[in-house]
Amino acid sequence: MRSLDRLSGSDQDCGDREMYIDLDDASVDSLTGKRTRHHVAEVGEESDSSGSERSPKQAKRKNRGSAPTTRRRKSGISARERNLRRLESNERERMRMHSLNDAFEQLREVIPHVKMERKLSKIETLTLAKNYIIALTNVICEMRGEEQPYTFVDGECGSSSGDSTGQLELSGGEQPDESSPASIHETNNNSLLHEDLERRI
DNA sequence: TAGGCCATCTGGTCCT
DNA sequence: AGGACCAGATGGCCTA
Repeated sequence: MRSLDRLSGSDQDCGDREMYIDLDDASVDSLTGKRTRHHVAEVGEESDSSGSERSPKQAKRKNRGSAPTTRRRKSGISARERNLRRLESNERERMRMHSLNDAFEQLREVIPHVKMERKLSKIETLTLAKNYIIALTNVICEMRGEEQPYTFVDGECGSSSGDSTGQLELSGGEQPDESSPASIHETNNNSLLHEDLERRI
């Protein structure tokens, strides 16, 4: 595994301020088929991974709680040890994101949607899943002879990111702030969703 | 070429 | 203390 290759890297760090050059990131990722980027990270005292000024939100996060504004330094840990732990954290984070993506993939498989040449994006997947759940809820309520708690809003679909997968409106007036135009795919997805429900009833 | 989407790195914070 | 979680930053790929 490439992560192991990286974790067992050479003794090239020098003193307090180390630098690692992730050559592996220049190659294609074996899992995703992507990644062509060269990454050069400096993990030193003055280094800033962002390479630019922090946003207000990030600054706020950074000052949250009791953490001091200056970067904390773990005592008694060598630069090499810090570097190693960072690489291990990176690997865990990568694994975590992969499992998250697996969950997205499983979600895509169970949501009825129009087959597209490209796969559903994450935001589309989540929005469709939400709509599906709401539609199912409506069906259940209908079968029970209860009032449907949600109503569809025709021609008013979207998400904050620009793509849209249709939206529903709570009867009680609760309404997310989404205003992007609907695409044909998303309209089709919503009707497909209803067709799927009717088939199952 | 701009914008959307994504993977990855990173450091701060939370949780066990 | 260490791992999980989170969000910002960055850069690559793809499409309109």
